[in-house]
Amino acid sequence: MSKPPACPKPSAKREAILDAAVAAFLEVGYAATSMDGVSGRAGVSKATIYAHFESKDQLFAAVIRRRCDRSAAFAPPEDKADARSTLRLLGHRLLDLLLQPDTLAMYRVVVAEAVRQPDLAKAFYESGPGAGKAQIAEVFADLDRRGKLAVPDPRQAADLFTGMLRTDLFMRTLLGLPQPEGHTIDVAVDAAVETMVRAFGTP
Amino acid sequence: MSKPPACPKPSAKREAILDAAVAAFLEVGYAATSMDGVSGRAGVSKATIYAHFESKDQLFAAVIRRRCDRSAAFAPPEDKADARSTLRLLGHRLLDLLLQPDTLAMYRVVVAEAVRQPDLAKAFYESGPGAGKAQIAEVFADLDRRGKLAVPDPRQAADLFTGMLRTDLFMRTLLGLPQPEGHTIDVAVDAAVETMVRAFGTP
DNA sequence: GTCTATATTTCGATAGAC
DNA sequence: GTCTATCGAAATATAGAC
Repeated sequence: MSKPPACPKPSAKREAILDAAVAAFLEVGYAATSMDGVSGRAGVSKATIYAHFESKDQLFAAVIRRRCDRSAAFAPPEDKADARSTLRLLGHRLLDLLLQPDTLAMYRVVVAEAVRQPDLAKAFYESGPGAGKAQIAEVFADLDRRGKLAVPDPRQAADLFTGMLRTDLFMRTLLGLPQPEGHTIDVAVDAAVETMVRAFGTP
Repeated sequence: MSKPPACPKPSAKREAILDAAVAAFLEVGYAATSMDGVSGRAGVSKATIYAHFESKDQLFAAVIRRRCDRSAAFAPPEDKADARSTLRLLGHRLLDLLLQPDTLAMYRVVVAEAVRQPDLAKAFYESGPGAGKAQIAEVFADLDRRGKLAVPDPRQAADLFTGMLRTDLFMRTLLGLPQPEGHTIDVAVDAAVETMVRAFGTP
């Protein structure tokens, strides 16, 4: 006879609560989200929430962790093309992901609560930026092995490439500001790719 | 009908309130800061705060704007050295500034409230990242004029350079995570500088 | 302008019936 | 497990004396 699972018991109401909570937290942040609001959105009484989650903090933690677990490992390019096109595809996928409303909302709320809940900050980093960095580093390592680039430190290259993608465009979108004319995703990706190719290219 | 002054009138109590408020907001964020807490830190009654500021929102706005106005335009390098040492000095100053606790706290709180208060987000961007970008672009333009680098688009170069500085080290510090061994400011600056020099250097 | 004291609301969490 | 109803704390904002 197996022991009941310690953490996630599947339940219709429980799922409804989590769905409502993730929407609320990502939309208005931790503090501005009320348990009454969540109960309303979930079509459940507030007492039911407390039957499933110890406190607002614990509900928030469950929400963040669930999204961390599901954080889509964005597929790295598989095709064996040259450095320029490989990086272009990779950069496009990454920047598209970074600029998605849900990604930005997650980033905002985790950054805001990072000081108060260090465990969540760690979980977020490892499942998001950390995991992404490892995947990107693997792409650079592969380009190096195939002689398309000369990359002595793939993890550092991943850092540099990611940084060049997350620039003004990301900052402005994060802050909800209008985008300046011509500052598109394609332009940002091309600039980062060209810089990497020029700096690490094999002649 | 005397409304609280829109323009900042110098006053001892007013300054004390603003000092206490900036400390509280940057320390625990907007929502977790109470007017009681601010009044206590400022050594002032809560009613006095409301004599100077319409609401908590307005107090927050005054705090953010004051810090934006004072946002130190970090001095760009003046010496007419070669590209490598110029960028190293510039990068070091910028990354030092970005990693300061106050800078990170400001970033956290503005990002968290950006959706709710777009005006503040705009003011923050223009006085912080926006102003910095302009200064850095000017350094690249100067290096281009002097033939030390070949930079057709100085503002884009500023974006790329800044992005490469604000990488994993920044993210981990922002989230309050421990720094991995050997991932120091010097290493990050050197990597960014070398990449820029290789990509934009004149042979 | 500044204080003490208070009004009013909102929110997290719980009691008790079913 | 789920609900209705409510408690108690804490927060924003204000009234009125000085």
